Amino acid sequence: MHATRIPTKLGTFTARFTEGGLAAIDFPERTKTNGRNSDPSETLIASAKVARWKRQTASALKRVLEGRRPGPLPPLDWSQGTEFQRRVWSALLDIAPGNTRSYSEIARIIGQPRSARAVGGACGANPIPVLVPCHRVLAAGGRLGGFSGGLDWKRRLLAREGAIRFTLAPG
DNA sequence: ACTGGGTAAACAG
DNA sequence: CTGTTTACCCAGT
Repeated sequence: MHATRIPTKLGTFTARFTEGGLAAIDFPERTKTNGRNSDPSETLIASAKVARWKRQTASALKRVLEGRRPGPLPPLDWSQGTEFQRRVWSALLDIAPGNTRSYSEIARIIGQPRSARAVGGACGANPIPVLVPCHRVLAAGGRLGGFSGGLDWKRRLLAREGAIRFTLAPG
C-alpha cells in the first residue's frame, strides 16, 4: 500500500494505492497532520507505474473539483468490494458532471429495481469518492440523501458542477 | 412532518 | 442462521 497527499484548493486529499491500482481516496482531515517526512519503506516500493497513477489521480481529482470530467483514471482496485458493490460503483462512473441519478434509478440501471436501499449502502461503502462520483446520487424527489464524507462535501461537489437544484436536507 | 410497511445487502454473533 | 443496521421509497395520516 502506497499513499500520497494531493493538495487542492479545497484541502489536501490522500490517495492510497495497491499494486492493483487506486484503492481509496480520503477527504482532507480537519486535524493538521504535521506532514513532512514520508515513510522510506513506501519510497522503496514506489514504482514508475505507481508514480504515473499518482499523477493521473491528482489531475483527475483537481479536474472533478472544478466541475470538469476527470480525464484518464488509473486502474481502480475494487477487490475489497462485493459483486453488488462493484456493479453499483461501475454505474456511478457513467454519471457525467452536472448530472444526477436517484438511488432507485441506479438500482434500475443495474437490473435490480427493488434494491434502492442497498444501492445507498453500496454508495456509502465507496472507497473512492469524488472520482467514483457517488455524490451525484440523490434520494427520490431531488432530496440530498446522505454522504459518508459529510453532506457539506456533497453540496460543494454538486455546486461545483452546477447541479444544485435539490431541496435542502435537514441538518 | 411523521409513521409504517416493503425491500435488499452487509455485518455481528 | 437470525437479528440489526442502513446514504431508500411510497403511501398514508
